[in-house]
Amino acid sequence: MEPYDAKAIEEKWQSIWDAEQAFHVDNPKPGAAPDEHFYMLEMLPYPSGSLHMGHVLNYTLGDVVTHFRRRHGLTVLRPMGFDSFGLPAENAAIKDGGHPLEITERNMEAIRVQMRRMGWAIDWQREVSAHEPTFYHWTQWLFLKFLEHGLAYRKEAPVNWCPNDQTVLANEHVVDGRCWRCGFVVEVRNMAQWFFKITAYADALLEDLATIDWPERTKKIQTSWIGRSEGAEVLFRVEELDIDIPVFTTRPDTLFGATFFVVAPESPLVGQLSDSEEVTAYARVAAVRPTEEREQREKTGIFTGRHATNPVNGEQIPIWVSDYVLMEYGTGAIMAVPAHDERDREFAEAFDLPIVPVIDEDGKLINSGEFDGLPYEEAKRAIIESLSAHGMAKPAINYRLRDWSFSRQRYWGCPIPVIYCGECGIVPVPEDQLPLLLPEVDDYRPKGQPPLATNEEFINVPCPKCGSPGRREADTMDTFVDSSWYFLRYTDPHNDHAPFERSIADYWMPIDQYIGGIDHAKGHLLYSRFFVKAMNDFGMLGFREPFQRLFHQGWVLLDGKRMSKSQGGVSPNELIDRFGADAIRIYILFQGPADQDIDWTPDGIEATARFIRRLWRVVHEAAAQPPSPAGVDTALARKAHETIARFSDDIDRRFVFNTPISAVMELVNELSKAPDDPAARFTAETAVSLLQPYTPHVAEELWSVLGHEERLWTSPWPTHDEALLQRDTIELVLQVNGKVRDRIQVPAGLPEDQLIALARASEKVQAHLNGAGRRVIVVPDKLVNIVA
RNA sequence: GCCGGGGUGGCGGAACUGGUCAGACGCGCCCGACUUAAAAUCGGGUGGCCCUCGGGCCGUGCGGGUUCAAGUCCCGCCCCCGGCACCA
Repeated sequence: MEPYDAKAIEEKWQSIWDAEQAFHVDNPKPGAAPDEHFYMLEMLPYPSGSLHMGHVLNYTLGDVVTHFRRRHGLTVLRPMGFDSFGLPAENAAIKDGGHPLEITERNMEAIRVQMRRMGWAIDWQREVSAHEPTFYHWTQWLFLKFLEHGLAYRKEAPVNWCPNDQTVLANEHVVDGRCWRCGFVVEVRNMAQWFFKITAYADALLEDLATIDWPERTKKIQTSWIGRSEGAEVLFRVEELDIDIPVFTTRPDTLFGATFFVVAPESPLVGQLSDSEEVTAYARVAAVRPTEEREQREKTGIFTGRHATNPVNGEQIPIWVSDYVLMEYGTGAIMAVPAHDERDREFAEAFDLPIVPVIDEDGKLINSGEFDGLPYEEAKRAIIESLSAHGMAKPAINYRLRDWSFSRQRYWGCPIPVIYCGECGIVPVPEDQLPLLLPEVDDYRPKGQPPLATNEEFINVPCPKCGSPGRREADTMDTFVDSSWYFLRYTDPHNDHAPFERSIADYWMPIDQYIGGIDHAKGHLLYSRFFVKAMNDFGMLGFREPFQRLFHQGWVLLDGKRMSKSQGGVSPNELIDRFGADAIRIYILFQGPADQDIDWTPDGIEATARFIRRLWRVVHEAAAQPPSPAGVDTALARKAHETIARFSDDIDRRFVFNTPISAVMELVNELSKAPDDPAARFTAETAVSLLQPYTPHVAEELWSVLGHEERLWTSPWPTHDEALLQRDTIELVLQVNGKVRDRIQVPAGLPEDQLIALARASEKVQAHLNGAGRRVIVVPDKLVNIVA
């Protein structure tokens, strides 16, 4: 027996896989009968450095599923690519010199090498990268489709500005008021920006969650991010100015308790309502106050001198301006019900405004005229109905979700293909002029204007429509635009006349299993759903959801912190050198359930390396044994069949990846205790075959040691013999008063009365049983419980 | 504050539909074999307390409950993680 040499074995099989293009799959030939197929995808890496252990977990998981499904006879599409536009490469270029392109491609090459060394079964013929013109050509083309359908638009709006990265951020990427990338406090600025109209799909995005197999917590995150609330829009009339101000409320049942009215300081209403210097001054100061301060400080506000009419009772209620009312939500004006809203109460107490309760402890209306006595849920409907008869209210729905601002004032991204013309306005770059290539610039540093704006040749172009001098858009796209459709490009990656052929995308999609971090719950995973729905509406796709099943791997923690780069001693490359890829693969899945965080331990990887050496030795010993006869029926053979059943069920039905390894470890332990069992050889084959998705290199090597000529990675998955799992004797547990007192071996399938007789015959049972026993519980083939 | 997930040996975790003395598998630790020695490897032990060595009692965050039987179901509470949060 040769000693186990991970390096030699792994390099050997990796070369064979490369040479044989082992994991490439073709698209279906036109007219061919569709075979059973499976689209396995993990979120693509961002090439900011090399891979870390978090990636190793993500892609090893996907790899196990890929092999498992392949060996069940499915054609598995498992591509890979790079999310290669974006800030980190650009910032690295600014900091250390060099071009973002060079840095990106260098990182990509390092990652490709790592992925090959990990032995992942990837179809490299389908590789796509966001920064390649052959890809962003179609990102631009898609943008134009969205523009054409009114789902992309430009407008001036308050947006999140990161003063460090010098760019606008989407709401989804402001975390606790800070930039998700650099952690700087985000400012609000009024700027003209590009938006995708994701709000048009708010209801579809909510409803279709019911059609996909996703973790509940992820659905919950998206649901609360979309934040649908049902209520009413109610008009409050200001007689003196002859205007009606709409407010949104979820509690129209409390209208009789609306004792004052409040307008957000940013609202254009402020100017209409008052020209007093104090009011204007308050509004000006309050509007620019940082959000954090607005939330924490005591309620502030100022009376405008105006009154609004409460439509339910005609009462004149004072109109105030206060920064506790948000411009972004609803209409930027509210009716205040201090008796039933905590914030309104605080304000009323601070400014000594009347508080009128309108709902009693039983949830019935009081002080509400004709509606008194109605349960509040009924009152909601009744009051809206009554008001809408006079055109003063209508049912309304509000969302927390805002449109996705996707223009970035940075260099390393996909250029937005439009030209501004003094005559024609926003003019799309004609399709036949795509791709609009990202030009060179002298300086990537953002200096108040996007870097592309400094390239005169790029910027100054004639209008494609009228020919008069125009200016090109200098912003680039958020990288989340690229990742909102990359999974579609994989299906038809070399198409040069369309982003993809619809029939091909429809064949592979939706993705059968998607794996990635939960940190993308309300960003990438929401944007992609929006893109697919929109493209379905454009007639480009025949489905409405991109990711049928979703799984989130846990984080790999080092000293309690998420691994985000390859730290010394924990870099996948160093670990491959020391232990081999197979040991790392098994380690990362053995530590615990794959959706739980795992703490990096050096002991753990030593242990899995030890297991592989043990497997090596035990399988070599078994290879010296004669072949096991067909249908061999020994305790060891049964254990092997049991292991096949457990292992397969764990991955297939339960989607757990740690317990299958335990099961094979148990089997190998048994085998090493019975090296000359007639089933020894069969058991070794079973163990190797089951482990193949986890440890493809050593499994392949041992498969040939066991005398097999055929490739294990293309061999059918082992099946267990159900008959062998049926035991003819079982261990019967005997309980007295619910406590186990004895365990006896009995033939399987005995009738209840015989089981009871056997139980009563047990000395140990008798010792604990004083008297006959009032009641006996029998679970056939499992236990007898005698209750005294 | 609201919503979601979770608390099991020294550690990571297992126990899937209430039913095989809860703790599989692995780490760590202890004992032994091999060795001049160590490493590696192999074998055995390892929840706590008590023991006449037969076994007994206790034990899955805390307190109650349902049941012949609860880590698993119900009620109340504590703690940890995540999402949302002046959203009207």
